[in-house]
Amino acid sequence: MSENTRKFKREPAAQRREALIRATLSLIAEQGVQAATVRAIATRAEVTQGMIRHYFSSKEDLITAAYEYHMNRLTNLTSARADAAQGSARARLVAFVVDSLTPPVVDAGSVSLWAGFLNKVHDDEQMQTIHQRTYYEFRDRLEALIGEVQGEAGIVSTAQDRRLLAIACNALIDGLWMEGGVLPGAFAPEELPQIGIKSIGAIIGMDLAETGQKT
Amino acid sequence: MSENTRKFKREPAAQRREALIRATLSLIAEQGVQAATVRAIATRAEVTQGMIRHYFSSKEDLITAAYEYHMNRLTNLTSARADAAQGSARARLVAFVVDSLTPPVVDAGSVSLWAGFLNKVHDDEQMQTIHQRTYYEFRDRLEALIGEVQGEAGIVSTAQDRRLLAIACNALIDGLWMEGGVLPGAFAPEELPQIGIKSIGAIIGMDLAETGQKT
DNA sequence: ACAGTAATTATGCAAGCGTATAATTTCTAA
DNA sequence: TTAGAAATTATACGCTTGCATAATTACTGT
Repeated sequence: MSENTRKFKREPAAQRREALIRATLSLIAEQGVQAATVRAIATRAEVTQGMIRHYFSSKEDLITAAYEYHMNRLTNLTSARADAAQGSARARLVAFVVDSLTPPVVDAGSVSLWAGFLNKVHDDEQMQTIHQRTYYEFRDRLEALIGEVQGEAGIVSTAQDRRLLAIACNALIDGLWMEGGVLPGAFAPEELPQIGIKSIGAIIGMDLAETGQKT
Repeated sequence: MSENTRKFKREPAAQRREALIRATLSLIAEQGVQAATVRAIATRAEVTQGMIRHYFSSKEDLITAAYEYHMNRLTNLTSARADAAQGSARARLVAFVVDSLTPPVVDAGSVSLWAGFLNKVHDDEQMQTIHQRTYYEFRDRLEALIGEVQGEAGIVSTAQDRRLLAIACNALIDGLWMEGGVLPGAFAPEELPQIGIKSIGAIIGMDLAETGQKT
């Protein structure tokens, strides 16, 4: 009963950092960057505002860390099943596309985050680096998968061909992802992945929709 | 010489409103939403800050007006040539796509603006309306063009078919537009429209690239 | 058991924010 | 020519912001 009056608890540094990052992300996702004030973040993380300066050198530093955290999460969500890699290249490509166009990747908060950060990417060099890295990681993954699928089907293509196909497929996925997040009511649940699979098949000249899954 | 000491000049209301809107847009495009403060906007428009409240009921009202102004400009830029409508439906579709994927539509500031506004769209009902209207205008225009091109080629399709094709083509254009704006150095000048034309041709099952223009 | 150290809270500050209102200046109609 | 109305500037107020610093609290090694 003597512990009843304890005023706070010491948490591991990594845990506190993550709590602050998650609070930041949820605030930006729900109400935009301007709502992510030092005080609002601290309140949501259930600490006082001094903690932000204690674990991050500035608010901007926290924002950058949150951006990286978010982008890494997106990367993991989209490539986890494709990396598992038990089936054919085609099945892996389909999994990659479907995961990119299904919740939780397709999500209003996720798009909101992306847009909110984009402004800061313009100025901040560190965030620009993160942005480019994430973009190329995604596109290169896509390019590799396309190459494997083509190889599997006996199609020969040049590196330049595959680069252009990857740019197009990447754009298509990004566009569908964005629109699904911004206008959630505008699409039926399975519509986005279906459109994605069909269109990417058309772009790379193969039918990806035929047997892959039972939808 | 007596006029040398004149301290300000009265301008037509419409002109002042536009000057304030343009100042707002350039600030958001260059430095993000948070840089668009009342004082910064007034300074850039070369007036004092009181003018904002004089011509708009609040800063938020100005922001909304600026958003509408920007979106209308984008709509005009993308559909002006396609509306001129002198050639075949195919030529008009190609013009529509090319204009959407070429400066000044493809532009870092333009994407920055779009992203900056997206956060406010979430809360503000009025901005949500503008956003939806712009999106559907663009997609419906695309859907109509696709229908005409198909008709021209003797292809029959259902309304549902055309809707799905329009969603896919819209996403592709949006994605390429976004990436071209955010990573200007990542693409050669003519690359984006070329990829767009080729991919949209693949999606709707026609070769759009053959004779249209001499690129 | 307890002293030292690091984590956490508490408090304060200067700057910038949006907005309201008062004081000027310009233009126009008679 | 001049009075009045509208446009524009000038000033000020209350609030929030990010950050710094001081005051507490909790944990750890010995």
